[in-house]
Amino acid sequence: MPERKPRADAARNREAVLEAADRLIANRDRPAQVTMADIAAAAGVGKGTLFRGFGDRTGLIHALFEARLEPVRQAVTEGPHPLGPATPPRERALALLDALLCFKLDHRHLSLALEEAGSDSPYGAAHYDWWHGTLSGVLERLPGFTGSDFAAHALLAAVRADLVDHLTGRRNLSRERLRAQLADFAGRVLGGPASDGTADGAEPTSGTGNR
Amino acid sequence: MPERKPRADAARNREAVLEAADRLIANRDRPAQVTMADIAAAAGVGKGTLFRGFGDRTGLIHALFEARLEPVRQAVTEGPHPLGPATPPRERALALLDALLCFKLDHRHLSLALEEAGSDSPYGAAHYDWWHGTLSGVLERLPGFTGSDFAAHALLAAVRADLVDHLTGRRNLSRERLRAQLADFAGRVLGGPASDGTADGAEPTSGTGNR
DNA sequence: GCTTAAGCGGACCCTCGGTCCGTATAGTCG
DNA sequence: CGACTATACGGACCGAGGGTCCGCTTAAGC
Repeated sequence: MPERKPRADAARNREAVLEAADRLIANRDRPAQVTMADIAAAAGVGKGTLFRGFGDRTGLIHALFEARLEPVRQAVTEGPHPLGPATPPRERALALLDALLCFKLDHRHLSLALEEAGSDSPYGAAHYDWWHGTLSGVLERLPGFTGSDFAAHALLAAVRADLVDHLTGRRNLSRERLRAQLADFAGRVLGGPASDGTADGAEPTSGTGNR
Repeated sequence: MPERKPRADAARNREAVLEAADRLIANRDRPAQVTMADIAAAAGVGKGTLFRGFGDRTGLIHALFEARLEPVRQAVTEGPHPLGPATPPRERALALLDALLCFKLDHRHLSLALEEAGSDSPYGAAHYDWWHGTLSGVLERLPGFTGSDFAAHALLAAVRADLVDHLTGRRNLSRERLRAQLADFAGRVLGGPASDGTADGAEPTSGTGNR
C-alpha cells in the first residue's frame, strides 16, 4: 500500500474547505443551515471537490472535528500533569471530563453539527470510542470502583453537545458554573473525597480552558 | 375558545396515521428511512392529511411519542407505589429512571426517531421538561443533596435513546444487565445506602417493564 | 515541451418535506 | 329527505439540498 501523497492543490483545497466549514458552522446558529454548496462556495471550490475529498457531509464534519480535537487528544495521551497519563486516576478522570466539556464549549457549533450528523449516532464514531476507552480505563484504576464501562458512558453523556448547548444557551448557565456542576456531579460518581471543598471549582483543570 | 370537536373521519384518520407510523418506525431499523409518504400510504390517507393533522414530521413524531408515553406519565403522577408520588425520594428517583429506561427499551425506534427529529434538540420538547422537572423535584427532597438540577439532566442523559440503542444493539448488553448497571450508577449518584445488596437488581421496579 | 493521471467544478438528478387547491363528505337545519 | 356549508381529503406540485457525473484543467515527472 504505497499511499502516494496527494497533489499540492488537493492538499491546499482540503485545508480551505475545512477552514471554510469551520467558519460557516461557527457563525450560523443551526449547523444544519450550512449546506454543502455554501461550504464549497466559501472555500472557492466546486461541490465535487468536497465530496471527493470527504465522501459525504458526515465525513467532512468528522474530519473537521478530528482536526480540532487533535491537540486535546495529544494532551491526554502524552501531555503533562492534569490530563496526561501520569496523573492519579480520580484526578485524571475529572480532568478528562473538564477538558471535554471545555472543548464542547469552545466548539459548540461544531460539536452540535457532529452529533446531529444523522446517519450513525455519536456512538460508533471513532473519537467516541477513544474517549470512552480512555475514561473507562482510568475509572478501572480507581480502587473498588465497579461498572466502569457503563459509568464512562453515563459520564460522557453528561457532556453531550446538545445538553451543554441547552444549559448554556436556553438556560443561561455560565461556563464556570457548568464546569463546577459537572465536577461536583462527577466527583459524586467517583466516590472518595466527597467534595473537594466548596462547589465553585472555578478552575479545576485549566487544560483546554483557553482560546 | 370553543374548541369544537373534529369530524368523525378526521379522528379516525388521526388514529390510523399514528398506528401506521408506529408500525413502520418499529420495523425499519433507521427511523429516518420512514418517509412521510410511506406513512401516508400505509395509513391509507393522502400526504395532505398528515401535514394538516400534525403540522410537520416533528409534530407527528411528538404526537406519537406523547401518546405512547401517556400511561407512564399517569403512573408517575398518580400511580401506586414505586413510581407514584407517595414513594420516598431515593427509591422513587431510582424507579423513575428505571421506568424511563424500560420505556426506551420497549419503544427503541420511536425514541430514536424523536431524538433525531432534527429541528430542536431533545431538550426543549415538552416531555423532556416534564421528566426533568419531576426528577429534579424528587432529588431535591433527598436530605443533603445538592445540584439536583444538573444531576437530573445528567441522569436523564444516561438513558438517552441512542446510548441505550448503542449498548443493547452494538454492544449486546442485555436488558436486565443494563437496568442493573443504571441502578448501580444512579445509586452511586444519589448517595446514601451505597449498594442495595448485589448489583444484579434484576427486577428493581416492575413499573413498565412489561410488553 | 510533452504526457498522463490526479484533480476540478458545476450542471444535473433524485428524494423528501411541505404546500395548494379542486373535490368529497360529515353534520346540520328546514 | 334534500340542501347547504364547514371541514376534511388527497395527490399533483414545488423547492431545497445531498450526492453524482463527466468533460476540462493542471500539477508533476521525464
